Amino acid sequence: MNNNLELQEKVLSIFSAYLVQNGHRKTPERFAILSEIYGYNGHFDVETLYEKMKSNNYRVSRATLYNTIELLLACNLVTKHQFGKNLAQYEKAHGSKQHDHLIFTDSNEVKEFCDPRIQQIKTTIEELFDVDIQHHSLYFYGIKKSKS
Amino acid sequence: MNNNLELQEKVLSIFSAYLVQNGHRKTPERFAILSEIYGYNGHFDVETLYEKMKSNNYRVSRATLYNTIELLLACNLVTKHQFGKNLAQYEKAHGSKQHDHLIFTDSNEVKEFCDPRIQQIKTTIEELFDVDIQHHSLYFYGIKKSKS
DNA sequence: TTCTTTGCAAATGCTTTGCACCCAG
DNA sequence: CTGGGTGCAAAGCATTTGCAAAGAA
Repeated sequence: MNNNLELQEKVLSIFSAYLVQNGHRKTPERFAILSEIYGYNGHFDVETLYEKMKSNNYRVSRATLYNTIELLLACNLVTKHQFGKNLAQYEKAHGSKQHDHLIFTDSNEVKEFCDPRIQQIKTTIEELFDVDIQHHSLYFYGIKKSKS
Repeated sequence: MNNNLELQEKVLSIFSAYLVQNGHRKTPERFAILSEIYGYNGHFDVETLYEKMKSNNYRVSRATLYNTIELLLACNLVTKHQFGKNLAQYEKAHGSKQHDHLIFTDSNEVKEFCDPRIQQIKTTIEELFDVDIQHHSLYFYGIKKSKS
């Protein structure tokens, strides 16, 4: 709990610095949205975020949600996923270990995992193509083996 | 060229067998679409496919394209990508080495690469989670290093 | 005050669906 | 024949956009 509060403060200051550095205004909506997002643990979509904030009596528009998430993506406080559907899913990105995803196609359940070899591949690709890799996405899609 | 013809015959027979086994009908549209797709080399979206077939005087509807692609995905003759956008991109899957993608975020250019370590990660995950992995997607997003 | 940001609603664009007709089996 | 498949157009749905009003700097 205390950890969570510290995390909130930390990301708020990161966001604040980002906004200033890029000539964006520090509006209450932006900070409320960031705070709301960092209260979640799993993945969420924009509609869910919208409903949650509405039910907390916070007046936001979907347009502002999309705009703000765009900013949060730009400063790496949020990551975006598209698990094969047309619905974008988001996730807080700071204060949690970088991880990838395993999707069970029968149940739509999503598991997270970490494997250091992905970083090695990244390094190889950066050298091979003379590129700076900013982020990656790795999804495995599978079904549970029978419990027999 | 000859290779291409052989490939076409091969995938047509795979598709044919799949349709029979699953109680689907072998319509001319389905084979025309598969054939069209295997004439391409890079990625394509449904609208592009639609325009191409129209301009070849082949009468198809978008609905049939979506339906047929669904079947082709099911029998692994086509793969689907969502490079962070809401536009689904597709690619033939048979007769080409399995590969992953590097996307240049400044130019939207897409490069392909192969790295055996991804298969090793896959094996690890299968054991760790007791899962059969059917497919995966790995994208790296980056920008070219300055040419200086 | 100035100009970015917001909320709302309309518009956009990809994909899905409904339905009458068609045709593969 | 019969039920699945097709084309067309309309509907769905996530996301984007236009614009007047609000408010951060």
